Amino acid sequence: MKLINEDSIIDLSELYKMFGDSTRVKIINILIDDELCVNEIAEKISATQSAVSHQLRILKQSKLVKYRKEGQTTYYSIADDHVRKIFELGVEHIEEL
Amino acid sequence: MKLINEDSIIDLSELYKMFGDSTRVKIINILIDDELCVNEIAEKISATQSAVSHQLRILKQSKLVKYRKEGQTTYYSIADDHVRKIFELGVEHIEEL
DNA sequence: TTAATATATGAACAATTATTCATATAAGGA
DNA sequence: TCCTTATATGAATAATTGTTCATATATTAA
Repeated sequence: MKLINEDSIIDLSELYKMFGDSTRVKIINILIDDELCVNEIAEKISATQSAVSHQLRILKQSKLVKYRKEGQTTYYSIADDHVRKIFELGVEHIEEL
Repeated sequence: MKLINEDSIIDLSELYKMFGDSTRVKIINILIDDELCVNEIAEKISATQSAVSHQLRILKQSKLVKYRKEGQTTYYSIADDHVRKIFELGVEHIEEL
């Protein structure tokens, strides 16, 4: 394993920071194999629409989720399998502690 | 992929929170295949002894690093391969963005 | 025992980040 | 057009977290 450079360190910590908040993890968790709209997400994780929308914006900026607009509704889903892998590896780790 | 429960969500976000700070990522990065003492770590990542010690305590509590005392010196190293895997998977992800 | 070295830690402060509240925007239906 | 529904967003606040500074603890050497 070779060491990584300073910029990559920042990028890496920014990436993991996305998974480091329980609201975002809840969102990622229910999006793992579903495409849901904002209100559905808010309802399922018992958070306000506003809080969810703010966090989705952050997840979107970090390219962990993608979205699709259909009329008034915005559907969000996991951006790619890398996100699923990182999530699942974390789940495995905590199960072994 | 099955959904995980509330407690695991908290554990998972706590785990990833550990990787969500650049000082901690720097520490993990240089410990990936080395065992180093506190002062060496501080010097290599250009941080104060105190800041490093505080972060090592947090990493230790989360079981991401382990340590070994030898006289006045405390040597820290990565706790297990899970930590390396999570780190490396993150590196792969950012390289593909 | 005194000094030096290595590490740990408590408290204060600084910085960052998440949530709430109010409101804006935008689309669809009456 | 007016009302409703869905989402987004700015500003303020609340909460969390990282660093610094001073100092404590512990080990070794003189």
